[in-house]
Amino acid sequence: MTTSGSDGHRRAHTGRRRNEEARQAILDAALRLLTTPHDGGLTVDVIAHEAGVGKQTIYRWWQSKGAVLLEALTDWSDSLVPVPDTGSLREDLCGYLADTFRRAGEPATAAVLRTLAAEAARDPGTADLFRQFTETRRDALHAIVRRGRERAELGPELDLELLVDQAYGLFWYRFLLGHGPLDQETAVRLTDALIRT
Amino acid sequence: MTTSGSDGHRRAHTGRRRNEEARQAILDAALRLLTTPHDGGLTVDVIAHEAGVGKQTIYRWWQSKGAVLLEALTDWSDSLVPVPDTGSLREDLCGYLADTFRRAGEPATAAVLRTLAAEAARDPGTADLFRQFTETRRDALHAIVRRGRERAELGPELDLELLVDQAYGLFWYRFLLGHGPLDQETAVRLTDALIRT
Amino acid sequence: MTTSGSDGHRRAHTGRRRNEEARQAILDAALRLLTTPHDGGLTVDVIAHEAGVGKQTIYRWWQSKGAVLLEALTDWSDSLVPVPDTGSLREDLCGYLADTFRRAGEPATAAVLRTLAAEAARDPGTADLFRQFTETRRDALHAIVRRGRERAELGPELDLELLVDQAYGLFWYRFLLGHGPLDQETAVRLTDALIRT
Amino acid sequence: MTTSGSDGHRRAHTGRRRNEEARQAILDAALRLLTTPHDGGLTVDVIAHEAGVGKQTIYRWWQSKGAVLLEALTDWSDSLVPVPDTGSLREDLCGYLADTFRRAGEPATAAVLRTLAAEAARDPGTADLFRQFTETRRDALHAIVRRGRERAELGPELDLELLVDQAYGLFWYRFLLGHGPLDQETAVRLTDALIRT
DNA sequence: CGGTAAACGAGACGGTACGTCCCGTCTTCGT
DNA sequence: ACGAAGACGGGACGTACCGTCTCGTTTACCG
Repeated sequence: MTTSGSDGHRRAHTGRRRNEEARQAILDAALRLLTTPHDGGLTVDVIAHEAGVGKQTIYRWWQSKGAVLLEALTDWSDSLVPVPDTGSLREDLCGYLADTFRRAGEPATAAVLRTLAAEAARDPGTADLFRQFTETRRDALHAIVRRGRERAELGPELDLELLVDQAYGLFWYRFLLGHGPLDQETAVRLTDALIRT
Repeated sequence: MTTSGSDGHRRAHTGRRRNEEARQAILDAALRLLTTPHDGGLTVDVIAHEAGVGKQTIYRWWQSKGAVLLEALTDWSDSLVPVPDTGSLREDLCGYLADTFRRAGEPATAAVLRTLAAEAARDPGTADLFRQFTETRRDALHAIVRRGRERAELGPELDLELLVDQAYGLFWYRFLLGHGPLDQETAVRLTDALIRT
Repeated sequence: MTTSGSDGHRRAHTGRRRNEEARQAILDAALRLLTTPHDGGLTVDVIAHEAGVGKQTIYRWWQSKGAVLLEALTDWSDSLVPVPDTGSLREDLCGYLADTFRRAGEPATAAVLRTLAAEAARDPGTADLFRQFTETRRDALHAIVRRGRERAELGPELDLELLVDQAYGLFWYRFLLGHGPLDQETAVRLTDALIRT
Repeated sequence: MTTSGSDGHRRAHTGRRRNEEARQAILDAALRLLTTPHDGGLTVDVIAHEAGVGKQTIYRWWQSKGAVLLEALTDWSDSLVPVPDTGSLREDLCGYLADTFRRAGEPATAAVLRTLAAEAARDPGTADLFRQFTETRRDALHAIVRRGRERAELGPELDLELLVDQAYGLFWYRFLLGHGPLDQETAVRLTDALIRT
């Protein structure tokens, strides 16, 4: 069996140094398995096999299955939702939220996020890594509102952390439970509710 | 071995109808094991044994371990955070949130909620039950703000669902990730942010 | 659900006296399940269901599953191989053996005997009942050779029990292991070997 | 917990190849449990634990519990009853039978054989293995009588297979049913009956 | 003739063992 | 030395039957 990834060529060993190709193959396989609605469980054996890699090669470099998944996801998310800077807080905020909601609506992305949350909730040692993942996103949002306040579009009395968490909290809450919409109109209304003065 | 629960009396069969005592014993055992910082894993065998019940009796009525835990928790949560009615929206809302935050800060409750989320995230068939659980809580909060609007303490243009989700979203978001406080001051600030006019 | 046997009519209760129809339905079902190459295991639930009977009705009258099977089989075997009496030992013996072998060659009968042996070997409490079953057969054969000796066709020094067990031992041994034939010629040769003088 | 066998040293892994030590530990444990009058049932968990082995390691190499037991027994039986060669058919035959009967009379051996027969009768896929087991024994007996015929101690008209099956058939028949003796005198009488001319 | 006792169909129950699944570790062998 | 491969110890899972128990119903027997 080969990598079963895109090309299928046999990876060469690289002697005693870490094989970067193997690392990448593992992360790719993990992401691929997160994305596709795989039938069976997302097991380590499956990741290893899909990556054309021995299980030990995974455990040599990551502490647990969750760690692999999260590294795969963090890499991936960085190229996802860019931080806008239009000069208007309302526009930046609304754009960012709308963008986030839209991405989460795409089936592939949704599957990834959902699996991510599931694995993080289960594995206690993975919680930290999940925290890191969400933190990068929160930071992005935080940058937007901070910029807005610097332009005096927000009163100084506002708790920005609270505001950010209201936004991201609502996002995850609705995303995971699915009881309410996450559409463009919601982005607008949420923006209004957050920066209403 | 008997029920190992409080009394230890032998449960009588109830013939061909479901044995309500057994059902209750299972849910009690599940909750007891969730609450107490048990040493080993929270396995089905342990639940069955703790309840003085055959494993099949669990699987006869619930689809999976998670389903049992969730039913146990749903029952339990209903008697947890009462819905206040002081006549003032701000007071009701702030009180409810403060109460919720405080309960979630207690180690026993925290453990329960965390396990709940983990099991729900994993088991696909359990998502519904988790939804029901959160819905009951959301309904409670919704009743509070709806009452407030009826008293004209909130403008009619406000999206109450959005407001509720901002609150509960922030709660779960911070609760699960633990990156921000869920103390009494947060309850106050959140109340302000939500009903600021 | 009805008896799922031949007719499918609903059996009427007979009040406080034993319901002979139920008894017969159970034995019939047991024999039917022994005979047909049933897919799943031959469980008590299946017998009860096939007989259109509650499980308790089985356990009320029989000690175990094996007991039911054996009673079914004993009833059935009595009408199987008659004991011949031609006046000639050789003819009686050879005829009886040939008959026995022939019946055991029929698929339906073979299935029954094989299942019987399997159940008896497993269930320790059933061993006695299996012994009874074989004893009735052994008695029949014993009667034949005893009659022969009374006619002085066998020397008085012969151990008749040993002789009978050589015959039935060979039968079961070959029947269960299937390594040697149990045909008519074998019946002849065995007869010769047993009463050779 | 370690092997709980004789020494108790920790077995080393053997990498990707089958671990012969583990195989042997399993067979040893199985035989030990068959031999000793163990209290509880002879379960797979107990075998695994006694062998210091994961259950999956058993199921990786054997199809069922019965298969393990039978392999254990086949290995063991080969070193059991030696084939005598005194130059006299009567003496060889009688000696071999007496030996066989005596061994079967020992409680440990009896337990093993009985369990063997029971498991073989139940598990259909195990029948073959049981056949092999009995065949090795039958071959031994067959060699004895063949040698006797070569020395003209038996007439050429005799069906040796039949003769062997009369002997082993009687043995198993009496052994399993227990209705007749399997003592030294029986060995003598059976010998007489088989090679009487 | 009405009350009681027993047998019935049904099926839930406590319990034991099964065979499967997956984790994370360990060791070999090829490169 | 590193990587592919996969066997290993361990432990939880969900299933299959066993034999027991109780229900509510139906019928025969007895007062």
